[in-house]
Amino acid sequence: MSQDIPVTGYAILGLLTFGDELTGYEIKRRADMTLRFYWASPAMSQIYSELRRLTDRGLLSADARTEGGRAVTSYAITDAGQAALRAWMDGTPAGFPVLKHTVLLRLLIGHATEPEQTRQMLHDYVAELDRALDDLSEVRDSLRGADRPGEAFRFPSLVADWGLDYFAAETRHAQRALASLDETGVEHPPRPE
Amino acid sequence: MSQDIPVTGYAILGLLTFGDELTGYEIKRRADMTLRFYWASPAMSQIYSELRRLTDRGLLSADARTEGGRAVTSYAITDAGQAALRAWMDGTPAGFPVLKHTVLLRLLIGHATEPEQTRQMLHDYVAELDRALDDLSEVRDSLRGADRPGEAFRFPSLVADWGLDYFAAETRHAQRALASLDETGVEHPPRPE
DNA sequence: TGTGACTATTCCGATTAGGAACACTACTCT
DNA sequence: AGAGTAGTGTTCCTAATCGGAATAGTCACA
Repeated sequence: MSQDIPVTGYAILGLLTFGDELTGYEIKRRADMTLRFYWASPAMSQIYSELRRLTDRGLLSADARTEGGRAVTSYAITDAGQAALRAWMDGTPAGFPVLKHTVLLRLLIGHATEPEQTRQMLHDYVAELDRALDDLSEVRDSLRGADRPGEAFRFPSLVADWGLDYFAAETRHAQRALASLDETGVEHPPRPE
Repeated sequence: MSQDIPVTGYAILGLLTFGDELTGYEIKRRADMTLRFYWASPAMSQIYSELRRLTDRGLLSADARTEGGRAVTSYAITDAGQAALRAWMDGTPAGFPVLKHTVLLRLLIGHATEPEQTRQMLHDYVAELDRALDDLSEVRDSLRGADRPGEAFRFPSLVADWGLDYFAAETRHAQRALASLDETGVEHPPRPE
């Protein structure tokens, strides 16, 4: 039956299972809020083309109207959409996460540059992790109050907690790599903290 | 000067900084060996088209010959290639890793299916992590003997150790999520181990 | 009245994914 | 010897995805 839908399509269906109906723009915002940390937030162009496909297949219903003089379309998941999502969740092996870890790529070929460059890069990464941790903490806090079993944000909270652990772990890994680089007496200037 | 090269291009240049010259096929194999765990191993088609571009720009030298009746081309990095790689490493901010974590995506919308499905998925993930850990351990072991400062596999070893920590951490995160799912008395059948 | 910030959608080119297809080599099993 | 199968090496194709520019209207604020 229904030809394959890319995972991004299911991600969009998933974002529409929280009981509201959204425009493409709002979906993008919700994706940036929640998905961004562990799923490359899809480009606008992709969201809109995916919305068209999902609507064509009857998995979404489109509510096109005019609001203050301009055309606006918002989308809601249909019963068929719920069923398709469910079928995907239950019937597809989860598959291993795909990672594009520029930092590790560059660490791998660290011999192609000066040690100090590599150290700098790792420090930068730790700083970015710190920022991500802050951002995600905010998201996590915004879910409090409805994060108990059966409540609306139960699963998003589990994911946010996972993400917080994840970033904390990455920080440790980066620091361990830094320590390995240091411990061996490879010369490097003192770093003012 | 040189228009932008995609990161995959630099990854290929990087794989050729270990002092040998390789065919496209061998590069793919090396990528599968090393990059695979933290950088989506590029498709064959991509490797070959990237090799062509890098050669056109003078960053690789191509050695086209006939070997046992069939055409074979192997590639080596040029001085210009070394310089371009170095410039990229030193001049480009590393950027945050991009993750496409299907497991987390599905956990996020766990309310769209039965709790038991979600548990099953997490168990599957833990099993896959176990396998990845085994594979990577093998790679790590194969680097021993030349993994000290200044030696050839110094940086690959750092990366492999990072990867091992990474998978171990993921296992903990998954298990923590499983525990959260369980602790709350959501009904589920006993799981035979 | 203009300037910038936000909402909303469309369009475009390049990169990437994920193979299949093709062809030749080398080994094993019968 | 012949068949089958695994491995090496390259090319080609389609769809998915990225990333941002272009367009366009609304709203707030000075």
